[in-house]
Amino acid sequence: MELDLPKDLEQPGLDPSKPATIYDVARFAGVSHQTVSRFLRGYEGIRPETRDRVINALQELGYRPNLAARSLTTGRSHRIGALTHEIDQVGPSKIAQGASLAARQAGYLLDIVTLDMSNRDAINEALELIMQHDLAGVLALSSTDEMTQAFEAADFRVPAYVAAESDDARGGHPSELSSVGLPALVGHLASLGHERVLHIAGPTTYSAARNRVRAYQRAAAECGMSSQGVLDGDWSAKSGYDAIMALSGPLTFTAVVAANDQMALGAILALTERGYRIPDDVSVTGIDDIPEAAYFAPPLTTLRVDFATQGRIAVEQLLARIEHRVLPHSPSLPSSLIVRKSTGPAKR
Amino acid sequence: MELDLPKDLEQPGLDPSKPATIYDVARFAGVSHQTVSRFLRGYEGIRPETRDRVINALQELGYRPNLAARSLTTGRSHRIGALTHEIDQVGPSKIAQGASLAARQAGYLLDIVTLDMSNRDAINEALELIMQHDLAGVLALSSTDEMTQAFEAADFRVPAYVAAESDDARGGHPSELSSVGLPALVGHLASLGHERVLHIAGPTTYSAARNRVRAYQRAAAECGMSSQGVLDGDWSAKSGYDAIMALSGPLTFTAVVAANDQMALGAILALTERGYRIPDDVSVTGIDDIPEAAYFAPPLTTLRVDFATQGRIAVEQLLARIEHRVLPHSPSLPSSLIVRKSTGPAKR
DNA sequence: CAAGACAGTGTTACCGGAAACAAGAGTCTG
DNA sequence: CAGACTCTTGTTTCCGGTAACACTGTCTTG
Repeated sequence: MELDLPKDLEQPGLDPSKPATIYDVARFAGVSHQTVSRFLRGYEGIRPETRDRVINALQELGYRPNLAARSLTTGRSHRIGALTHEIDQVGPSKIAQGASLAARQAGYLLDIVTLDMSNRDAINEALELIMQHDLAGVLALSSTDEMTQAFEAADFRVPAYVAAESDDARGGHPSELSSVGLPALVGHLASLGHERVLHIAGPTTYSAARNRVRAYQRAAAECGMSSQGVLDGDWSAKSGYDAIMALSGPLTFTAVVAANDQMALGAILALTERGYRIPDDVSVTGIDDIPEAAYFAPPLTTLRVDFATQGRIAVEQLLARIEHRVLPHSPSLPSSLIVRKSTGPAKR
Repeated sequence: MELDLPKDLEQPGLDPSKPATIYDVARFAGVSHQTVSRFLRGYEGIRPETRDRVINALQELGYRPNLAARSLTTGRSHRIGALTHEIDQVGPSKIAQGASLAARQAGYLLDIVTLDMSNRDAINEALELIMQHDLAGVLALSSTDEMTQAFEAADFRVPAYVAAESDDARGGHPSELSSVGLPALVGHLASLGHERVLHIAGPTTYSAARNRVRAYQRAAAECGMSSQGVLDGDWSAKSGYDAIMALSGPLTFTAVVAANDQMALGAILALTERGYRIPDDVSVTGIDDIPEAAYFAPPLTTLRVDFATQGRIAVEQLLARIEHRVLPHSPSLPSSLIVRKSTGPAKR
């Protein structure tokens, strides 16, 4: 090999445009590759003089570690697979964003796969793909029944974690959102004199949707309000609109609690088209506080949820498992009631 | 090593819960590891009988390739780094979603990094991280000046591609959106009798924002309308609202063309609060057609953009480079005018 | 002052694949 | 029927790291 090369290549590794390896660095510094490796992993017992030579060589050659090689030997990678549902909504994408940032700060990269969280085949296909790319862990950024099941059945050989907004059903203690947030929201309506309320729910396969339904019902009962029903939605504005439009006869409620802002938006339009004024005739609330909610007509009273933090927590939980640290007690993230103009005193 | 193991481990590789390697498979099938490797890479010249044994062993051991090892030898990975700006908006996240899907179908995984596309430090930091994780290519899912510059300065050793909505400024032929879509939108306003229009633009560092401004101005001129100005926005509903609120005196225009739906939403609220009725007094249009746009009050006339396809195209362009294929001529994705109730005849 | 102990560094083996090369069994050809 | 050529399969080496172990000197210590 060396035969073809010009004689002046006395400091090999510099010349080819190929990335420098620790061997190149070692040769340049006049040490063994192992010394370089030691330095890179923060080993202390290196003589300052040697250390300087290595540092210089590293610098000079613009060394960048090859993570494929590293993960091949250590068996650990620095990637996390994240499954999230089709993010045409703000919530999920903010969660992903928060997760991505948290992962990055810990030196990990997030492999995000978006899929239809209710489609078992899609889930399995995605898992199949994801399991090939060696990952340090797998994360589901939202929780549906199908996803939970697939996760339980799947044979990851790495830690996996399903980030549920709360796991009331699983015996965990209820989330802040359902134990504090929604009661506050419903209480706000009660204080305005509303006695009959309606809920527009998310898809029942989502644990978040179920929790919100339960919390809504509990809160309504505690406030002495009567729930006039729970309509099915799918998180979209369209479903909120359709749900209201499908109602026949005069309204039996004076307030609507939608499980997210989009459905509230749809509900507002439907109610408006049916001739009701918001909030004079009907009050409407959402959950999430998407950035647009403040600019709805009327601006929406809603419950602000900190999605980014939710994503961050999910990643931290997973990383704790990956690195065999003690699990930090999953902090309950606060939600806050944002009162705008879509709620008002109940009509008598 | 073998000394410690029980004698009955005559088919090693099955037993430990560690993933099976091609060596395990080879031993199980009674062939050499190379035969297994050949089979896996689709080599034809394997005797059917041998092939069957390999297939069986693969199946039996639940073999899954170790992509770290593979990419170490081949020097190729099956991951794509994707940079996108903070996706609290539908457009970017749908682009990411489309890209993710396209990548997955091609056997790649997308490493998505979200960052502030206008913050040079954030960009460089992200690039630094991303370059360590060996990637097959790097993609920027939206295009800002900072991002473009960082890409040009960066020393990826792999293909990189900046997905610009269009690259009018770079001499490329204008995108469908600016050559057909926006003219159609503006033409729609013209046909309703509007003669004085206003534009609310996105941040000027975004090439998409600049293209939309240019296209708007061109289209207005061609329709014989007079542009009453271009207000600065940042894609958010808030910025649309603020832009309108900052105007003093009576309106000099009868129609507003916002560069995206969120800003249109903000503009609608601001105009409403200032006592104008939409569309009776002022018509408002958006661009993007986010799912909520149909449920605004009033439902928004807008230009539908196919974000998912935009993401897909970006990935395909990048993959073509990665795999040294001929670049498919970047297809121009159609946009379509969606007329709803936020536009109406100009007030005399 | 010999014998450990230890600090600092080098050597060798290994991770799981792929490429290059080698070799054995048939098959074909003259 | 021997030599050339194929077809199929096996061996060896390498990718770029890390881990385990081995080897030098110094420094203690009895």
